[in-house]
Parts: sequence; structure tokens; C-alpha cells
Amino acid sequence: MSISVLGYTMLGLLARGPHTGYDLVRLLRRPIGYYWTAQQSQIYPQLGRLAQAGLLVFEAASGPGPREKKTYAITDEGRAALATWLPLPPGSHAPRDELMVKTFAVAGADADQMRALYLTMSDAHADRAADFEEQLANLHRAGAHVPDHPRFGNYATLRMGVAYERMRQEWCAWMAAKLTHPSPPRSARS
Amino acid sequence: MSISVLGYTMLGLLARGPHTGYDLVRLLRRPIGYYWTAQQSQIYPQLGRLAQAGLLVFEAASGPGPREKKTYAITDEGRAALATWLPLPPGSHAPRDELMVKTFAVAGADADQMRALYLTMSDAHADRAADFEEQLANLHRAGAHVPDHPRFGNYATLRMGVAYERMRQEWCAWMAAKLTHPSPPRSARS
DNA sequence: CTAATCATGTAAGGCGTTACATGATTTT
DNA sequence: AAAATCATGTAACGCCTTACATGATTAG
Repeated sequence: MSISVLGYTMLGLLARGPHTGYDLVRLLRRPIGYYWTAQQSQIYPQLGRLAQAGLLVFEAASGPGPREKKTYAITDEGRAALATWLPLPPGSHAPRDELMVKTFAVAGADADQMRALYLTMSDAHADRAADFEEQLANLHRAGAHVPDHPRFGNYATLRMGVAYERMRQEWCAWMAAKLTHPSPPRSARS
Repeated sequence: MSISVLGYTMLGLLARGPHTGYDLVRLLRRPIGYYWTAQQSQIYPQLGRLAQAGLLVFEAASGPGPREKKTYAITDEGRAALATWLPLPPGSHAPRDELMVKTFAVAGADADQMRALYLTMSDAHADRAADFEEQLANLHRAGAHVPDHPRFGNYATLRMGVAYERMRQEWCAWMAAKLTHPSPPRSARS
């Protein structure tokens, strides 16, 4: 009976305005998708559960396909449930950082190959940081850096994204440097 | 048939020396547990699968309880499988950052309550950073900052831990400051 | 005419969590 | 005498991923 994090995530999205399930799939990609993801197949059953709990209502209209198109809107009960959940300390979710697992066991692989991995990851994080910074600049221009702005949530989460990607990029570069031979391997010259 | 990340994590641990399943449960807690976790109930079936694949072998001895105590050791095939997997780019795992979900929907809750949440989290991250820094200092003293050291993997992952906790702490403090009233609410003095 | 977009669902299977179950040895 | 530690497993349930299934409208 209790609502999952995905349920609250969707509630948070619908608190900004009514949407279809299809809309939610798209809205969950950016920027929330950087922090929580869900497959399309999870959305529709979850919408059903939230509606059954009275946190959402929907209006059905004839849709493009064989089924009806349903537009969901949050109810007062839904808003209340969200407002109760938000200030609660987050439950600790299982960390899943595969690169750190590899790093822990780094001694078990070839150093040059591992260095290449960290260089690749460093570049990937740099690219992502640049992307996030651009989005952040756009939001700033739109005034979303002010807490009262309706998209301040987007701004704040993206700020975390930038900080994270930069930190990660630096760590990967540090790691690659550590794995660089102090004197590069050449033909033996005693 | 393919080996899960947990399987490789356990292989990485056993690459350092033979252990029982019980040992692995403990070893998975620190520092790997900061980046990947598993329940005890996952360990034993996984050990069975790895042994069946020929990546591990075990010696059985009479144990304290009703069952035999099995000590697992990595095989050459196991070492080879690990060495192949390590330099591969990590698969992207579903992000699960509940605090960012809450942040995205921050407008839906009372600002003072949310500020209290971010302050609590800021303190928690500061404590964790201090803990990690102490562990890191101990490893440094033991010489684990050198890539050839057998516990360099511990050192490198902890370094990420410190950077992460500091970054996170700063962000939480920033967020709390943002939610602080520019002029605190008093009795109206028009 | 073909492909993409809009739109909603179901089914099978894997992974992970919580809880249950047993029992000897060592520490308090 | 009680509690913690050592030690290995099973069962039920839920969440998530992958894949399947349908079909109208719009864009190229």
C-alpha cells in the first residue's frame, strides 16, 4: 500500500500540471533521469495505483491508438501526501558504482588498460559537465536560480549534476595519472 | 550464464586471498559497501554459480553449525575473467538519488521543513567525510597511496568517497542557504 | 509511401530485500 | 546463563528490465 519513490517522483511531476503517462515517460528523462529512472512499463501500472489511492484523477479522451488517452491530474490528497513525504530523510538506497568496484580490484588488471579506462571516463565526465553547465546557464537566464521560481527544482538538481561531474572528472584524471609509469617502459637500458 | 557485477566484486575480493562466504559478507561492508552492496542471502548462491563456472574452487571443513564450512579460492580462470572484465567501460546502472527527487519537487513542501532536511544531510555528509578522511590517513601512513601497494584499491576508492562527501556537503549547505528567508519572518511591521 | 511520434498496456524473468531456519563455539 | 559470533542456507515478495502488442496521425 505504501507509495514507492517512483510514485512520489511522478506525483512531483504532476504537481506542476496535468499530463498523460506518455508525457511522464519523456519528463522523467531530463533532468530527473539523471537521478532516478523508470521504464515505460513501470509508469502505467504506477499511475493506476496512485489513482486508486485517490492521489490522482484522470480524464479520458479518445486517443490516437486503440486505447483511450488519459490525462492525469494531482488531487489535494496527492499534494498533501507529497508535502508529507518531501521533508522526510531519504531512505538509503543500495549504491551502485561499478567504476569503484573495478577500482577496488584494480591490481587484478593491466595498468595500461586501466589507465585508458580512466582517461575515457574522464572525458565522458567532462562532456557531461559541459552539457549540464549549458542547461544551467539557460535556467539561470530564465531566472530559475531564485527559490520561488517554478523551475528552481530543475536548477538545484542540475547544480548538483555539475558539481558531481566535475568532481568525478578530476578523480578519473587523478587515477589515470597515478597509473602512469613514473619512467615510461622502453627497451631496457640498464 | 554471464557474471553479474556482484560476481566480479566477489572475485575481486577473492583475488586477494581465500575466504568463506561469511568473510565476504563482512569484507563487502567496508570500503566496497560504499559503492556496491549485497545481502547475505545473495552471497551463497553467487558463490555456487562462480564455483560451477570454474572461477572458484572450495575446500570444505566441518563448521561450527549444522553445515560444512567452505573456504573459497580464485582459480586461474577466475583471475583471467576478472582481468578481462576490469578494463571494460562500466555499464550504466539506474541512478537512485532520492534527495535529488525531493529537490526537484521542492516547491511542493514547506520551505522551513526542507531547509531542516538539507541541514541534517549537510551534517551527515560532513561526518562521513571526516570518517573517510581518517581511514584515508591510516592507509596513507601504511603506504597504500602507491599504485603497487596491495591496498591501493582501498585508497583510491576512499579518495573518491572523501571528494564525494565534501561535494555533497557543500551542495546541501548551499541549498539550505537558498531556502533561508532573505529577511526572517517576524510579526508584520508594514 | 515510409518512418517517426503519440499513446497505452501485458508478460516473463532476473535481481534484490526481508525474513526465516539451524546450531556450535566463544565472550560477557 | 545469556548474548554475540561464526557459519550456511531457503522462501516469499516486490521492483525493474526486456520484450511483445496494437494502431492512429503527422512529417519527410
